[in-house]
Amino acid sequence: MLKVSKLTDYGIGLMASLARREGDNLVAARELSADSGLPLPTVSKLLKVLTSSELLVSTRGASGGYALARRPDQITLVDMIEAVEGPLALTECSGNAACVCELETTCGLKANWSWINQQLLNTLRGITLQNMAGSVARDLRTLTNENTIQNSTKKAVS
Amino acid sequence: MLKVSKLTDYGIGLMASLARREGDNLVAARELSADSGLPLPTVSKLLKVLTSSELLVSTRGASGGYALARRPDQITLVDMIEAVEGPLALTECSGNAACVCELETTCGLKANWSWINQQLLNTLRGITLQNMAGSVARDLRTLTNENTIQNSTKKAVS
DNA sequence: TTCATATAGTACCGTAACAGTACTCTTTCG
DNA sequence: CGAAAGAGTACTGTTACGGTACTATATGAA
Repeated sequence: MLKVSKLTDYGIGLMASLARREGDNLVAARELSADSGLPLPTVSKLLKVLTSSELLVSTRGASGGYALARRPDQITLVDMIEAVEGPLALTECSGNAACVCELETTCGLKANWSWINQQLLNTLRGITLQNMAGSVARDLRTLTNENTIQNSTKKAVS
Repeated sequence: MLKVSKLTDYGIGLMASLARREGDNLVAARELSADSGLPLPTVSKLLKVLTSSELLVSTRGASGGYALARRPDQITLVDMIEAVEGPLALTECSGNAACVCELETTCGLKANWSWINQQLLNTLRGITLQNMAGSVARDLRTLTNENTIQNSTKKAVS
């Protein structure tokens, strides 16, 4: 698993859809629902959450709708994922919250999980809505070759 | 969340516990249970799963027990996580399985998710049980500075 | 001013995965 | 043969996910 929830996936799809419409400054939930094929209630719920996380701005009333709160290159994957599913922590102990796990003294893994969590966050923070709206692989092509963490690690360990 | 399940966390703790006992070639589930503070049934279930994924070897009968199937530096985080919770895919569409998501044509995010999934896998594959049994941060210190994907990205985009 | 349209807020429910537990069977050493 | 240990199966409670319905509020236009 290690998966992102369906709602999150949908939410990012909606954000990408908005990012691709440079022209329209306001898009109604109904329109995004038709576009994506997702049921309106689901879309509404997501847009509301994204708004309360300040990734979108909303205008109420007739001819209202939603728009991006910032430029697409100023919104990261972490922003979007955390907006829908809360602060992301690999394990109970890897987040910032005070860990009350009584096994902590015996397992001794907390520091490691925190470190790993930080690495994943860094990776995800490097990807923006702008990348997602287009092709991540094209934008970040320079990274896919030999300078990934994996290869560097082999060197560091040996 | 983007979290790993509790069971997975426990499982890796057990693996680390085994990795730290260089001497003992066979350790009983009961012993690992006492060590970790986890209930025996839970420990047994996990050890069984880890064995069927060929990360551990088991010996039945009196004075039986479990041992690592390979050297700790030959077992990666991905091996352990997938052993407990199956193949890891960030979204329905990011794995290798044929994606039957009927929204795929509209969402157009599949390629991006696959790429991101691959990045995360690379990161996790770079961390071994040996690292987890000790200090990941110490072993991989050389990576924590400025050569993370995040900084390289900024350059590539600008 | 009234109405249609849009977002905001709340509440609810069914399903499935997670986490934990119990019980039985099989193998092996003493 | 019996004790000890792993292997297998099955069951259960809880929680979060995913989806839906209903109501309230705001705004532009007729």
